[in-house]
Amino acid sequence: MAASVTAPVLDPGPVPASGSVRAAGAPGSRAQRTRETENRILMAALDSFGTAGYDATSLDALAAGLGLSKQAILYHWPSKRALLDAVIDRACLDLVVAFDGVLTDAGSGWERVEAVVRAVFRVALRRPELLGFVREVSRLSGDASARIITDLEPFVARARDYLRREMDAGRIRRCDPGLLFVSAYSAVLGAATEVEVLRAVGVEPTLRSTVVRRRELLAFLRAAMVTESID
Amino acid sequence: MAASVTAPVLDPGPVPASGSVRAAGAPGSRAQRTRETENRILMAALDSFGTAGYDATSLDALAAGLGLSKQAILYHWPSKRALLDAVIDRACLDLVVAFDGVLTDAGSGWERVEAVVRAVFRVALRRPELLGFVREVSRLSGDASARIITDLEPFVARARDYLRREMDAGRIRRCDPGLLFVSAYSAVLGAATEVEVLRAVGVEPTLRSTVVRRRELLAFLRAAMVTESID
DNA sequence: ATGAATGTTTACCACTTGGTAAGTGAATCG
DNA sequence: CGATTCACTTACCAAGTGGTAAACATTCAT
Repeated sequence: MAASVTAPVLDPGPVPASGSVRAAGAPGSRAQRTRETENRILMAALDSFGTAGYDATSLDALAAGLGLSKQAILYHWPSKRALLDAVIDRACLDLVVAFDGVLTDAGSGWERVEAVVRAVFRVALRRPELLGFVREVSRLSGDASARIITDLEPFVARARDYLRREMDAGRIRRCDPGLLFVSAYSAVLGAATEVEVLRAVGVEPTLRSTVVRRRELLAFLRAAMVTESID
Repeated sequence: MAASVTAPVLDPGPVPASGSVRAAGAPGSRAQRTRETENRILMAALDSFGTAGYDATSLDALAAGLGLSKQAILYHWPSKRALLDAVIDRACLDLVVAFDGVLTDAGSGWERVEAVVRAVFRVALRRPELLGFVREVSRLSGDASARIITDLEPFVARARDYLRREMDAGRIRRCDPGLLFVSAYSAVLGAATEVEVLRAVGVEPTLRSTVVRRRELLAFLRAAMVTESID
C-alpha cells in the first residue's frame, strides 16, 4: 500500500503562495523561518537515516537533537513515512546538484567517467551520510526504493545513454550499458562507503587511504571499461 | 560496549557433553531435538535479518513464525543481540562451506576468480537472504561487523594471498590486492543483490536475466583484472 | 518410582514507538 | 485593535519492544 500522498518531485516546489504580496522569502519572515526549520529537520533526518538507519531513528531522538519536540516534526509531515519521502526527494536533489555539473561539463570517453567517480568520492568525504542514505533506502520497502528510482531516473538514463554513445564511438568496451552501470555503481559505492569491508582487508578509512583507494578504483574501472589502454 | 560474551567461532562447537555415555546426537534424543530447534531458529532469524533487517525483526514475530513463544528463543540465547551473534557465526559457516571447495579446487588465474563469482551467483539464487544478511550486518554496530570480519578473516586472507600470487605470476594486473578485492567484492555483491538498482536500469531480476547479468559481470571483472586478453 | 535437569509456556513489566488531541503564544491580517 | 492563522508544546495513548519470573510438562539419571 503506497503510504505517500505527494508525488515524487525534485524541485523545491512552488512557494507556499501566502495571500500577501510580500515576498515569501523575506529574511525574517515567517515563511522563511518555517522553511529553515523544515530544512534543519530534513538534514538531521537525512544524517540519521543515512548513518543509523531508518528503523533505528526515532522521531523523539531526532527532535531532541534539534531542540524540538516530536510533534513539531509531525506538524510539518503527517507521519514518519512522509518524512522519509521528503528526505528521499531532498537527498536526490542534493545528488543531482552534486553530479549535474560533472555530467554536462566534463569531456568525453574515459574523462567523463573519471570525473563522475571523483565527484562520488568528493561526496563520500564531505557528506558520507548521503551515500549511506541511498544504500539504506534501497534496503527499505519497495515504495521507498520506487521513489528514489523515480527521482533519479533522468540521471540514470543520461548515464546509460552516455555509455551507449561512447560504446558506439568505440571508446568504451561494448556491452549492456545498464549492467555496466550497475557494476560500476556497485564498485564505486563499495570503495567509497564499505568501511567495514575495507577494514577487513586491512584498509583503515583515513583521508590518505581514500586518495589511494580512489586511484586504485579508477585503475580498476578504466581497465574494465576502456577499450584501448593508451590514452 | 561489547555485548556478546561468547567468542566468535565457526565450527559448531563441542557437543554439550552430557554426563551420559550415550551418543549426544542419537536420532530422537533430547540433545538432538534441541539442536534441531536451535537450528530452526537460526535459519528463520537469518532469513528475517537478511531480508527485513535486524531492527525490523521482532523476537515475537520470529517465534510466531516458528510456532514458538518468544521466551523459547530467549531460553537458547540470552538476548536478541546474542542471537544475532549466533546467526552471524552460522551465516559465516554457511558461506565458508559454500566457497571452500571453489577456493581450493578450481585452477589458477582467471579460472579461479570466475569459479568464485559463479559460486556467489549460485548462493544469490539459492539463498539470497545469506548475502542480504552480510550486507545488513556490515550496516549494524561495529561489534557485529567486527564479529563477521573475525569469522571471515581466514577466508579473506586466502583470497588476498591468492590475488597477490597471481599478480606475481603476471596473470592478474598488478595493484593493491586488498583494494582489488573490495572492488570485485562490491561489483559482485551489487550485481547479485541490488535488485532495486537493477530495476532502475530496467533489468527485472528474473532467472534468465541473472544468467545474462553473470556473463556481463564476468566480462567486466575479467577486463578489469586479467593482464592479457587472450586466454 | 523419584528427583533433578531441561525445554517451553503463560503472565507480566518497564520502556519506547509513531501518532492524536488539545492547548498556547506569537506573528499576521482585516 | 481584535480575530485568526501558524508553529509549536504539553499531555496522552495504544501497540509493540526486549527481557524477567515463575509455573509447567517432559525427559533423563538414579
